[in-house]
Amino acid sequence: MRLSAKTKYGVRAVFDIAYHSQDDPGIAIQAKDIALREQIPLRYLEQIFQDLRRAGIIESKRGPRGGYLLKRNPKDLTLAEIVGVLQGPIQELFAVDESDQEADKQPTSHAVTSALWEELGVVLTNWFDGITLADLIERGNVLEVAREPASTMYFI
Amino acid sequence: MRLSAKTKYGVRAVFDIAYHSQDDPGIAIQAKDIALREQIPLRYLEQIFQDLRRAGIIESKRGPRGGYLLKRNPKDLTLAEIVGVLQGPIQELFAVDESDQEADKQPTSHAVTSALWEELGVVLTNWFDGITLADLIERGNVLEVAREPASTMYFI
DNA sequence: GCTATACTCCAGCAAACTAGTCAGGTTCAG
DNA sequence: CTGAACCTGACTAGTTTGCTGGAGTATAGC
Repeated sequence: MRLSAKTKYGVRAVFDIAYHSQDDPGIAIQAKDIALREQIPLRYLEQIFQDLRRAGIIESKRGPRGGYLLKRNPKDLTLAEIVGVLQGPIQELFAVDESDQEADKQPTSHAVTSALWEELGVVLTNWFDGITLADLIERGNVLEVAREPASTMYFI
Repeated sequence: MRLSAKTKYGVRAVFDIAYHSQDDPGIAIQAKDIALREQIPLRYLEQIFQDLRRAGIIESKRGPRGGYLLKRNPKDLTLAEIVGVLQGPIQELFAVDESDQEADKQPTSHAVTSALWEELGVVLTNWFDGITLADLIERGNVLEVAREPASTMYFI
């Protein structure tokens, strides 16, 4: 029961995209810049982005000036989704295997503990569901997290 | 972020001790019986009990008629402690490595996300702290979980 | 005391998972 | 058409997990 580096990276990376595109949601943020700002190994980050893209959380643009964009409004994107993609649905993390379950009619101690883990799953899911990317952006704004410029800028 | 088999085993095992000694807290419950009832590999269970014993959660009696006993009143024993012993303190599971932290004066995205994980740690810790063994025993009683006899009985 | 019983300590190990790395390919702006 | 940037899949070193086994120690009951 610990957050993997992958998940932490993923959340920070998505936050980074959202935070740096808050003025212009149409702009693509490049993996290279994110990797640099967030201290994430580039090649690993690309993998993470593939997972997130396939899950429909972000989209990508190829070629020069390409990069990644949020596919949805930050208000409608919850932590639960991001975490769910990166380490599997939260509920399942605590679920008891069916094989563990006894198909017994008699209640056993399994009945007590698996109810417990299920409740825990609900608590966690609710917590993760309750936090949107928009919330994180606001936290960033309140803390005045620096919005660093892209490494390659082409202002004309 | 998933519960290990060790933790699930451990919680069930401690519940088993508590549940089967609820009438007579002085009676020692044997690992063999617990392993049988709870479907836990005996040798693995013994290891788990060593961890719990060293942490002061249970105590052991050697020799014939030996076994394990709760060291404290079920009312004063929380899930947080058991889980804490078996997979490390709950807070730490989500904590961000110091090495990850930038000793920067400038707030970065790290500031946003590590605050987040810390809050999650608090939520979880509170949840686990709020459930005592006594609660579980009562759940067992309500569900009428069978209290199976020990494999070796010496009633005279 | 003796003996069987049950816990205790330590060691090893296969499978799964984690956190990457790498090579080569595809798309696209200019 | 060139190079920037994403895409795909395989590979791998290191760690963790979930056990299993052997040898030892304490103790209840005879």
